[in-house]
Amino acid sequence: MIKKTTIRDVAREAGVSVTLVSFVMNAKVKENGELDCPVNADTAERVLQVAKRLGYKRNNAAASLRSGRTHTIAVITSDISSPFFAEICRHLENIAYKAGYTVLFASSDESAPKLSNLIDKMIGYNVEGLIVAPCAGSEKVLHRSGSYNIPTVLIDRNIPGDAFGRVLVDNEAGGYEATRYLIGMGHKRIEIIGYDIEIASVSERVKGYERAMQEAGLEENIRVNVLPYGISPSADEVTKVFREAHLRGTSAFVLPTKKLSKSGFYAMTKLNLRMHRDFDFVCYDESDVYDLIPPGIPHMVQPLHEIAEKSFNLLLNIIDNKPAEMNVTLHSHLVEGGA
Amino acid sequence: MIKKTTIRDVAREAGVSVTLVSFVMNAKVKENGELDCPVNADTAERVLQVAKRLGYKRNNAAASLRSGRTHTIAVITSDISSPFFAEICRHLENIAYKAGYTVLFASSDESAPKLSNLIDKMIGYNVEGLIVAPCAGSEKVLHRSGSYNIPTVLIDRNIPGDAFGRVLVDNEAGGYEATRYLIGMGHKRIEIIGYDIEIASVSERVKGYERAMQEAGLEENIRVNVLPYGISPSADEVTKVFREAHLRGTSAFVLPTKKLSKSGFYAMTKLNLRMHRDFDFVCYDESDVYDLIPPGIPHMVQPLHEIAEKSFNLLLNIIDNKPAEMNVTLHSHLVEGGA
DNA sequence: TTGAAAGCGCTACCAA
DNA sequence: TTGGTAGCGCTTTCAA
Repeated sequence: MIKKTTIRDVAREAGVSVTLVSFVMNAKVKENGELDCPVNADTAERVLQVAKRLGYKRNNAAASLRSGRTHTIAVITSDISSPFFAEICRHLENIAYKAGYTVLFASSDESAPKLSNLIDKMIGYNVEGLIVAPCAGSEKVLHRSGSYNIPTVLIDRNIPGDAFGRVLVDNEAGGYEATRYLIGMGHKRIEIIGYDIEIASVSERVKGYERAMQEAGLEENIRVNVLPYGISPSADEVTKVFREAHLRGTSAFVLPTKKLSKSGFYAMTKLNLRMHRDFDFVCYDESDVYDLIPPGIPHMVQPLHEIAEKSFNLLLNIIDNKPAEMNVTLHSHLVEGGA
Repeated sequence: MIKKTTIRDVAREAGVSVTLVSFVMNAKVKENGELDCPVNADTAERVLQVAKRLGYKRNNAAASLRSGRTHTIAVITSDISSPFFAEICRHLENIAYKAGYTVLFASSDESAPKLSNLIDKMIGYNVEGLIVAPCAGSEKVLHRSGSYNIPTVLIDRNIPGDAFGRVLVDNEAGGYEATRYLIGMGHKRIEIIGYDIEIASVSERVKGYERAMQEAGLEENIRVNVLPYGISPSADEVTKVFREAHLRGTSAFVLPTKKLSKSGFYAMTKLNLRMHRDFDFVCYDESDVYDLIPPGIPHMVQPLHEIAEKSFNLLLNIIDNKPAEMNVTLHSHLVEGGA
């Protein structure tokens, strides 16, 4: 690596002390355009010129070693490339950038030991806070990190304990709204698909479905089609469900995950069923598929932007010891249209 | 922030010098399970125990300040949340992790000034190298970064100059292969859709299409439907193209971007055309839509994993001053099936 | 408004 | 095999 320009180089070249250069380099620009530091305006200007000419860039390692601040946070999700988290990460990057923070991203791969490693690694980088989407079995890991006293905000999935801030989505309300929408269209025989293992978000959506059906006096029509989780491609399973549902006069489905939604579309093609004529859907999350059939398929989307914003703001408040509501609940909402 | 355990705490507690602790903490584990450092095994063990008990974690800022190494690289693409880059970033994260490197991700938003800022910021973080997907107008910015002498590898888009390594995909060959596939199915009247502005990847794919048509003696059937770029949703434009193409007896299309592919599907529905009966497609990139119609739609996928791997390895070689081929060309390949 | 100097935690160098 | 110590580049404190 080529030798970089240091603060001493600038100081020497400008004929001032390093202290002065440090003042100037860290000065904020006031609204009147002047620099907010106890330095003569001319001197400051000269320092700025020299710094620019020499291509000076502050060495963050040195600065943070001395000051104890890094203005850096870590965001750990299960998979940064999944559309859901990719979008959240992107927003976080933007928001943090504007607030003068840098974000370190990492993926836990749904592995608690890896999450543990990553947290240690991030602590080594002196991050000031953590935004984490917990993975299965990460309770102990996170409570340990809580004991490091590093400000932490949980997103997407919950873990009990008051060491964390939380920004979560009300899945029960989402399932309720999805079902209400279909009821509003006039459907009475509405079914939902669920899984045979406990996946909190899906179970809650199913509960919301059940509540909506009950409230509408349709409890007799409640039918939760339970599929085995993750063994085979769900497409064939869904096809089977649809075939039978069609025979028994069902007219609408809530498909409470993106995967089930995709499988639903596959099944429609396979069974030669037509959207709107044979079934109406409310799907989940975003997919290219939802735009395909005009005017688009109604689907529930999570407030990704809001998750990013609220979680970052909450984390910042915790870091700065400001009072803040530690438990934020957001709502997904129904999108009717397509492209 | 709570006071963290430092190397001195460990040294004091273990009754040894900081030097020794440093040795132990930086020792690699040999294949026989022993630590590769000039320290008595018992002493080393004791230090390890104390470090663990005290929850010691190396302060990377201090280490890198002193050693001049950070084992950190930066990856700057236009948008970390786009499926294409998200996938590449994910692979890079994995590969780098295994190699003991940390990756700083950032999105340039297709803005050259922002790219410039980000590079400066990354240099401030003492990254040892850069993997960059250049955006329009970033030539100057990158040549400047080249002048910082920071090892840089370009991906996805090219910029002339020998200060960079490159890992690029042969788009011409991709367009050629896509077209060959349709010709192999027996199609003779194959068209392609392009844009009225120069987008290197699309133009190259069109060239590959033309070459394939010529080689097959179908030059008379070459037809490039040029669409205005980015003004309106391309779906309607594509619908118009399809309607006319259908009338003039065209039987197949190469759709050289994901967006055009999606629009193609939309147009098919809109015009009540049936896949395989009316048109065959070769699409581009990945989409949920390609799996919808059994047995799936053939599409060209880019070697994302390979891009990540080659670019990281190349960057590492440049950093380590090892000889390496600076210009790597990869190939996209055709995927026939669906889910 | 300016500067000298201490020291953040670590690694590298040299000496024992 | 072990330890003492300089110093990486910066911010901070204190004094001028």
